[in-house]
Amino acid sequence: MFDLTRSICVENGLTRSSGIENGLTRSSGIENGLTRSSGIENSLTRSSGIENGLTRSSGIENGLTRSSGIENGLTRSSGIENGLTRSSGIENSLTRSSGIENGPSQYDHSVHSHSSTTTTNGHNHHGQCCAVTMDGCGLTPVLDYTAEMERYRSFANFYAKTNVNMNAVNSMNFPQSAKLARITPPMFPGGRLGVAGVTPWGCHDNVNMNINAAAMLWGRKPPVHQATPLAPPTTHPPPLATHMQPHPHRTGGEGKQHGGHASSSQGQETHHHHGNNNFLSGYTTTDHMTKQGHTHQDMLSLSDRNSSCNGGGGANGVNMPNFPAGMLGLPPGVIVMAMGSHNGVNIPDSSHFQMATNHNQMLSDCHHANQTNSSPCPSTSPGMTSGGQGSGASKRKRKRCGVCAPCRRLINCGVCSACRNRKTGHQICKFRKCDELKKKAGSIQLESPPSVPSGEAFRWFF
DNA sequence: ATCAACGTAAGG
DNA sequence: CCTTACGTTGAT
Ligand SMILES: [Zn+2]
Ligand SMILES: [Zn+2]
Repeated sequence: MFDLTRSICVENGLTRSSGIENGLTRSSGIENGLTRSSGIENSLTRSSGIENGLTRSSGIENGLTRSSGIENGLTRSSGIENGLTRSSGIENSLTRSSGIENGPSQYDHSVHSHSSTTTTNGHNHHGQCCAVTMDGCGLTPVLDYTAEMERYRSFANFYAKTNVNMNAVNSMNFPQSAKLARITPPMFPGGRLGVAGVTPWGCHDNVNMNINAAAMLWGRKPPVHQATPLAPPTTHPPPLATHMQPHPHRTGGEGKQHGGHASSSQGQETHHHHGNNNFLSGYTTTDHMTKQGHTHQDMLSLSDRNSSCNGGGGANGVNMPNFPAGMLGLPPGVIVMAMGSHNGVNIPDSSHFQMATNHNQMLSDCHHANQTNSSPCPSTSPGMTSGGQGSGASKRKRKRCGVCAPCRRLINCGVCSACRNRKTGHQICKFRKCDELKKKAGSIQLESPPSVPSGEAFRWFF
């Protein structure tokens, strides 16, 4: 197992060895990012903005300008962030749509669609901590999260180091093609780099892959089941689905459930709080930090304090042994891999590249997130008040929908402005910023159809 | 348009 | 209390 993973890493190469830090560090803000969305809209002025996208092109340059090369590299070129970003309409479109595709979600978001407020929440937790491989997709790609991470990291390093002409690269390689390709932004380098369009996982097309994969890997349940018939029950329950269920508990109630107890259900629970989930963090053994911005090392929870997650086995790569799948809620076939630590990479701040784990609120965010339908939670809300959001309520809720692509994304890119600035910015990774929330802020926007899975959505499963 | 930072919801 | 992250503001 390791080998594979590793090897990959290696290939990517460059990477590891050195220093990372270069680049990534904070320097300036690069990315376009979703971030502020709201702010923008606010300002009436801006409103039109539209083309900005175009306009912004300059933005790109900015990128360069700004900081050091590295970022440039990552940022723009990589497109990673860009991808998501709202700024340009286009991308959004793509993005969105794709998000949707995630498909797996069968749930209808439609439902809550914009009800931003309400939305569902729930926790999702479930397996997370480790990299898992599974053959889902039917493609049987091995989803090795670890590998992914490695790649990602490598990628980052790559850019970081190469100050060089990213330009060339940028223009040449990934540009939008990636987007077009439907690759979701933070894609992992693979796409860009050599492998066109292939996700780390090996699946090609779907953006979903990213998300889903991630989701699956980490246990966020891909939305499934439930109401919507879409998902053919018969078939395959989405791989993970099994365990992952909706746990009523969380959702159920609504707001708080204090579910702690409930937890038992899945097993996983545990909560340690691990603060960040970054890719890197894992590796960097050293620094962990605790609060916003800082990381814990254990993102995988392998180490696990209390043990909840796994017994603590040290061994990484394997399936169950150390990791009781059950605990994680992993489906039988899944192979869990631990991430190797060490490796060298360090990123300055570990906060980058976090992965959302349950433990932390991070992704879990349980509260709001996920669950989709299953639970009732959705709307919930305390406040609700009249109409939820739209109308009167000036206050819309702050919850994220949990079903959109960004919401389903479990990993923090580690390079976007939000990630880099987590301590003070207190913002979620741009790539993970809920579309719904963005909309609100912005208000308008097209609204893609929230998500309903088109056929593609399911592709992943088959 | 974006970034960065702050204050503060919100879940635990 | 802690953590995560939303919404806002001000600067660029
Ligand atoms: Zn990020
Ligand atoms: Zn969302």
